[in-house]
Amino acid sequence: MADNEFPDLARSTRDQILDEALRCFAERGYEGTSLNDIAAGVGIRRPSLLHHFPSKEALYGDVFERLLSEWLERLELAIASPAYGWDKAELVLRAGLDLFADTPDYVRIMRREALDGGVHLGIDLSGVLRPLFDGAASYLDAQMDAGVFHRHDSRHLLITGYGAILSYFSDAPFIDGLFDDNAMTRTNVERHREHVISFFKAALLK
Amino acid sequence: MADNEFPDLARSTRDQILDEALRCFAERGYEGTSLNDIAAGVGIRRPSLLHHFPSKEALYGDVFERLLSEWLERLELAIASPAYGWDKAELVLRAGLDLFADTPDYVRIMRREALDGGVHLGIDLSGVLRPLFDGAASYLDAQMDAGVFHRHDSRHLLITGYGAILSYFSDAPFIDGLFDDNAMTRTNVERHREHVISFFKAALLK
DNA sequence: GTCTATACCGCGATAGAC
DNA sequence: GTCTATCGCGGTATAGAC
Repeated sequence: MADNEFPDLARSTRDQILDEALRCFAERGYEGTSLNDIAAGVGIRRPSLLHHFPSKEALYGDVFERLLSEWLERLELAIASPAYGWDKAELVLRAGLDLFADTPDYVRIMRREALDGGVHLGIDLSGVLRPLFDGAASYLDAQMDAGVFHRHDSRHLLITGYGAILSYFSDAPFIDGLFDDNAMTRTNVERHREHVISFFKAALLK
Repeated sequence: MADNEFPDLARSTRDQILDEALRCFAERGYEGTSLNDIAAGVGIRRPSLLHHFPSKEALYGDVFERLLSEWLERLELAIASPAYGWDKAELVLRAGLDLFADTPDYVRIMRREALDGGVHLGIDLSGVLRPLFDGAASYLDAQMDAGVFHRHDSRHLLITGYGAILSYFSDAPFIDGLFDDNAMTRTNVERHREHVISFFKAALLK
């Protein structure tokens, strides 16, 4: 079906393919998505799709590249802010939660990639994120040394936080069933955001 | 390669298939695993595998059934214990952490299923786990009402905890890269367990 | 840039010999 | 219970017309 009365002149075919590929890869994973699925979503044939991207792997790589650059840009903006102590942690936490709420498809692809150990990518995902990870650990250590935060193992704390925050968005279909409600409604997402922040505040702030 | 000098007489071919299927599905997902992969791991041909299981879907279902029954058995054992307040929460937390550490392949399959929304299963995964979820939420609410625990949204708290605990095991390959160390060594798993417990204690216990 | 047509492969599943 | 052989399908990718 055409999702628009007019041919979508605003967005290039290439961008439409990237959008649809993101949706499909997030929904059904790399192996579970066929180029037919993506092409059909855009309204073209499979060979036409392969005119824009040399292969499925290359398309996936480009989707992931867009994801990473958008995430890094938004996160680094929050990290660069001149705040201290808990205020800074909350600011970064909020930035991450809002970022993930805005880009749930990115979250699901990232989760799938973490599960698979990054085999579909030429890039080293852990390596890209490691500077952020080490920087955050140093910040937490400094705050604990200064007596602002309770003492925790900073690296395991970051993993705990990462898992806690991502899971709500990556496992939304599953959580729908547990809640007997749509986890991704605006209200539920906001409630979860405030819960996570108050929970971490309770655990961290002295 | 044969992993045993003698033909494995102790375990039936059927059980060997279930073991290998668990490994493969956890490692590469449902779509990413072919019956050839599983058969080769056991040392038989694909048609021989299909003599024991009528289809790939049925095999996957049996793998998942074994998973669920083992998890429910071990968790209900911990839940049934006569403990109160934080002691009980810690006991269940420890049971879950040990359970997941013992069965990392189960964790990865469960995570994949949560991501996919359970499309590969005939069963309603959320429905099966919901009694446990609701029971745990009631317990937390009661403890908060009694003033034992700090006030949090019990259901969002459970989701946060579930995400925090599962992620360490499901995303182990990714965490390896962040830690620059094997996340699943005995030492690191124990360290994570103690971290999670002390973290939740700090956030919950008044 | 998009199409039709096609090559080629690996998949799940079945039939039938041993 | 395991095998070889084969089927039908859908996958990625390519060639060439328009």
